[in-house]
This record gives sequence, structure tokens and C-alpha cells, in this order.
Amino acid sequence: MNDVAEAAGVSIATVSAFLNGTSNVSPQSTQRIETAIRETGYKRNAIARSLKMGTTHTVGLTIPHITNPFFTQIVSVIQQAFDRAGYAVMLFCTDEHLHNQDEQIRLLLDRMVDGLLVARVGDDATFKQLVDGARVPVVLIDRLCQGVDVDSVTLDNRQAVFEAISYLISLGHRRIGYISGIVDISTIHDRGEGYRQALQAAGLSLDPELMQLGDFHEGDGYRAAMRLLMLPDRPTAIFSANNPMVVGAMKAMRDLGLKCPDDISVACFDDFAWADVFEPQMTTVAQPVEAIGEQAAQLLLERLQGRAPSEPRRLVLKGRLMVRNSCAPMTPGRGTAWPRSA
Amino acid sequence: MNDVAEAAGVSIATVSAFLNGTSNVSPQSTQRIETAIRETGYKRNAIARSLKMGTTHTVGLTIPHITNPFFTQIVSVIQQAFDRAGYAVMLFCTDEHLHNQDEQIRLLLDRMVDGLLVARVGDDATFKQLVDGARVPVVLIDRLCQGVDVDSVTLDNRQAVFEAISYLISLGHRRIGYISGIVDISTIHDRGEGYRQALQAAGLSLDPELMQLGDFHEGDGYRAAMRLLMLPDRPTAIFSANNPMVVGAMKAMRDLGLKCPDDISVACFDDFAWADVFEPQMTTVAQPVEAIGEQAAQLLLERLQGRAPSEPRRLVLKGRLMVRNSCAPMTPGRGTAWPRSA
DNA sequence: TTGTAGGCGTTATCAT
DNA sequence: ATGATAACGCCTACAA
Repeated sequence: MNDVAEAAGVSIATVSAFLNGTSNVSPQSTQRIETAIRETGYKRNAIARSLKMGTTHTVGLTIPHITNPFFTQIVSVIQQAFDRAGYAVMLFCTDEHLHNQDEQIRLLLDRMVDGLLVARVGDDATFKQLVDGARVPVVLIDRLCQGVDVDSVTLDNRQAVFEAISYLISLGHRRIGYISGIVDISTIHDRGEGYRQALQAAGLSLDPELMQLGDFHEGDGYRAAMRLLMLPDRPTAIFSANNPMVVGAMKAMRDLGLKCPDDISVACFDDFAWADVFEPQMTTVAQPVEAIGEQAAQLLLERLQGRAPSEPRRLVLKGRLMVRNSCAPMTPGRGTAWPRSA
Repeated sequence: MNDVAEAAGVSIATVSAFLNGTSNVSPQSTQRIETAIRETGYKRNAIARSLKMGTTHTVGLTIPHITNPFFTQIVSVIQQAFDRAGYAVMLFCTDEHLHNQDEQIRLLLDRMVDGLLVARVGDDATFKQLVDGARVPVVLIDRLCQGVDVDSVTLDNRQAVFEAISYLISLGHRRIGYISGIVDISTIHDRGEGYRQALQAAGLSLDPELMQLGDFHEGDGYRAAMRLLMLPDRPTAIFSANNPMVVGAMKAMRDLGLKCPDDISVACFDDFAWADVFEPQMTTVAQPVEAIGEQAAQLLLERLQGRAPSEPRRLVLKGRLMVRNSCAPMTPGRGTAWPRSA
């Protein structure tokens, strides 16, 4: 900017005024400054600007996995929303790893992001401490945190799973396997609750063997499903509480020569683009990803612009069961013998 | 930092020295500073630091689509690599839109990122100008740019498609439809070239009607495939030059009552996690996504650390044909009548 | 309309 | 070992 001022024969204050349109600059100066900028190839330094202004026009976003289509879609929407508002988004993936999240949020805060959107990970206490230390607004996405009272956008996970499991029950299934991530977060907990309540509502007893936990990855989905399928009295249906794990479950079934939905009915959380083009067409619980991303962005934007109520807003959206053909009605005698093909 | 210095009864210079371990600080001062930091809840301001140091320890990454698993996997690897090296990654999605890319890169540059990784978009000239204006190292991913001589990691797209099409030909297919994005980038061009050369090598003539272009999205894949399938002499096989479009193509076939691979064989570029669990199990060209991301990160990291040769390094990796069951041998009489089911 | 000067939070140089 | 002080590039009173 100094160079520009010099080249244009004016002071840097004038250049700044011109750049920001903050006060009137004479046509001649304008002219000269414009050419000077072009000639020097000047680029405004946003870092210096941020230092002075105390705002970076950047928000931080942390998610557990970037390869999970669910988060990917949300990221996409959020990015677009902030783009429109003139904000940049700094994205980090924690890979469901507490240590990463800690460090990443610290990093984000160090960099003076104006706000934080987080699909969190790890135990409540640590996270609470982190949020309390932040001096910027935080919006929770997908996963809540006990004791942290900030804006949030989540799904009614309990009810969504309740509906899915009830559907399976209505098809006649009695032994329904459930695979899920094991991390102690609200989402996981609520989904498990939905499973239990659906069984209970149907007067079915809960067999602990039928709930198999792992991490959130395909590999653990495979192992969890394997344990289920090797049970002497194996389930006739499997519900996966997340998307990556169902892929592993399908692979386990394939390796065991079990067909879906003929031998086992399968359904899972989170819809995906090609759910209705490949066979079996997966029955899923679709989350309103666009709404989630859009609302989360709005919540934060409003706070950043100071036009938000002081008390936290907690949005809870509803999931939608997408019935396709991966679940078949239960027929008598099914699932009792193993291997069935023998 | 002022507060800390005051609370510890030392000067800010000492605090800074302590923080950076740049010079020896007496044990007593160390003690006092440590407690002062704890008490004041001090957080180092990375913005001010960047301003002074001229480095942000942040790199920019722009990709066309975040919902495309191919890019998603690369992003994941790149993030991890820079994480290990102590860098943050700022991710932007251009949505295959030139205007966005321009603005995003400008933004990134304004923010003084130390380097840029870009899977580019738009015409060569504009992009060249952008890169020339950058005063930081740039690494091209997936897509090259004429006239821009910087480090790059790409795939031998021509050869990969050549192999895939040749495989289809070896199965007996003669009329092979090709759907692709239309944007004028190296990747698209090379893939088209692979298609043409494979036909030529087999002594087959090129029917322009068989090459249908659209954007990169599912919707256009649907429309492109529809045009192909409505041809009086419709193809017996379809190759999609990208992943999202093949989903659309499959939907088109479904809507027309055409089965894969019985009626039409299908293959596409870019492998995906569940390619071998759902039916049809898609035959794909797998890119070495991990290697691409890892290498790109290394290339940039080396430059940032000043241990890179001055001349640009151009890495070209090889794709791998993953043969599954979405392509069937051609049988006489197939594909000639329409609708076949009639 | 334009210029001068102080300061945002760091780091680095140079005295002490 | 420590402290004063000058940048880094920008914005903003305030003065001219």
C-alpha cells in the first residue's frame, strides 16, 4: 500500500480511503491510485486488516469425517452460505479423534476465526472447556454437548431410528441387529434409544448380543456385522446407525453368501445419492442435509451480525424414512438355521 | 501478551522469548510467566504473528466439488499430511465455476496463504494470470494448465480410458457411448483422447453421436445417457468419464427399464467404496487417490521448506481398471432394436 | 479532499 | 537474562 501511495503520489490514508470507499477521494486521485494499483500489482493484505479490525471474516468448521457423504453435503451447503455472506470457511476433520479436535479448535481460535461450527467429538467435559475458552460464537451441528448452551442444529435421532426399527418390526422382523459407532455422543446415544424404544413399544425384549458397536468406519461395520451373522440365532434384519458401517455390513453378508433382502433385510442411517440406482436399493433414514447446513450457517451468521437473541436456539429437525427394497417381509423359518444356504 | 507480561512482572519481550524458546529465560521468570499465562487465559494471536513473520502456516486448497468422493478422498489425505507438518488447510469448492475459483484464490492470496493446491477450473488464460499473480508456490492437482509451469500431480487419463474402452471392445462391444463433462480442461480432453484412440486402435470408426457431454453433475449424466439410449442404434455399452454422471446414467437406464449389464454394459471413471457391494458391481478406473494427495502435499511442503528444485516437477500416476460385473460380453443382436423389451 | 500519527499483537534487534 | 523499541500492513481519528 505504501508502494501504491508513493506511485500515485498520495498518502496511504488516501489509498485506504479509496479502497474502502470510506471517504470521498477526488477523481484525479482515484485515477492515479487505480493505475498505481495495477502497476504495482498490489493485493490488500487481509492479515494486517484482520489484526487492525479484530475480525477475520472467517469461520471454522470441524467435522468428524470428510469421506462421509452426510458431512460432505453439509459442508457444501455451509460453504455456499458463508460464501454468499462474504466469509471464508476453514474446514478441519477430526477423524473422530479427540486430540485432533482439541488442537484444531485451538488453531482456529488462535487464528481469530469469527465463529465456529462444530460437529463435535470426544467427551463432554473437554469440549465444554474448549467452548468456554472461545470468545466467539459456536454453533453445534449434528451432535450436542451436555452443559454447553449454544446454538445448535440437530436431528431427532431417537424418533428417526424409532420409525426405522418400527418399520422393520411391521415387516415381521423380531430379531433386529443394530450396529453403530461407540463414541459417547448424543447422536449415538439417541439412536440407540430409538432402537430400544421401538422394540419395547412392540413388546419385544432387548437382546444385548444384537447391538454391536465399533468405530464409524467400514472396517468395523464389517466386523460388527460378522459378529451378528455368526450368532447361532442370527438376526433377520440389520440396521446400521451410520452410512460407512453399512458398507462393511454388506461386505460381510457378501462374504458369507447371504443375500439382501432375501436372507437379511438391511437399512441404515443417512441417505446417499445412488441409494436408488444400485441393488439392493437401500432403505435409509434421510436427514435434511440442506436444511441442517443452511440453518447452522444462518444461526452463526445472525450471531456474527449481532442480530440474534442472547439465549441459545436449539433447532431439532426430523428425519425421513426412505423405503426402498433392501428390507423384505419376514417369512417363517428365516434366520434360524445357519448357514442358510447349506 | 501485554497482560501476561504485566502479571508476571516482566517485559513482553521476555514473554515472547519464553513462548518461542528463542533465548534463555531464567527459571524464575519461566515460572511466573507460566502461571501468568494460565491465569490470564492467554492465547497467542496467530494473526499478529503472521503479520510479523510473513507466513501463515496455512495453505489453500480448491477443488471443483466436495460431494465427489474422488476429491473428498484427496482432501482427506492432504489435510492429514499438512496436519502432520503443522499447517492448516483452507478448503474451497468452486463447483466447477470459474468465477468462484477466481474469487476464492484471490481471497486465499489476500489471506497470505503460504501455498496453493488447486484442482482447477475454467480456461487456461485466466488461470495462468491468477497463478502468475500469486507470489506463493502452486501445485496443480488432477488438472493441468497450458502455459503454467508449476509442480503437478495428475493421472495418465488418456491411457486409463484407453484401457477401459479397450476392455469393453474386447468384450465384443462396438458401439460404446461416452459421457463426460464438457469443461475445457486437460483431464476431460485426455480422457476423450483415450476413448478415440481405443476405438481407432481397434479399427472402429468414431460416431460423434456416441459422445454426449454435460456438466459434471448427476442430472446431466441422466440427460446425456438418455440421449444415448434414445438413439435408433443405441450403444451396447456406456462409459462415464466421471463418477457423479454415472449415477445419472444408471437412473436413466432404470427409468427406461434397461438392465445393467444385461442390456447395457457400464463402466466409469473413479472408484468408490461401495462399488463392490451393490449390484451391479461397477467396473471402474481407480485412481490412486492416496498417492495423489500424498504426493501433492509433499510437493508443496518441499517447496515451502525451500528444499525443492527450481524446475517444476510433473508427476503422472497410472490408473487401474477394476473389473467387476457391470460389463457383460456382447451377444449378437443386442442393442439393435429399441425398446428391447418390447 | 488529503495527510499525519497511533496502534492492533507479534517478533527481533540491540542495548543494558 | 531482560527490556526498550522498531517494524509488519492496515485503519481511523484528527488535523490541515
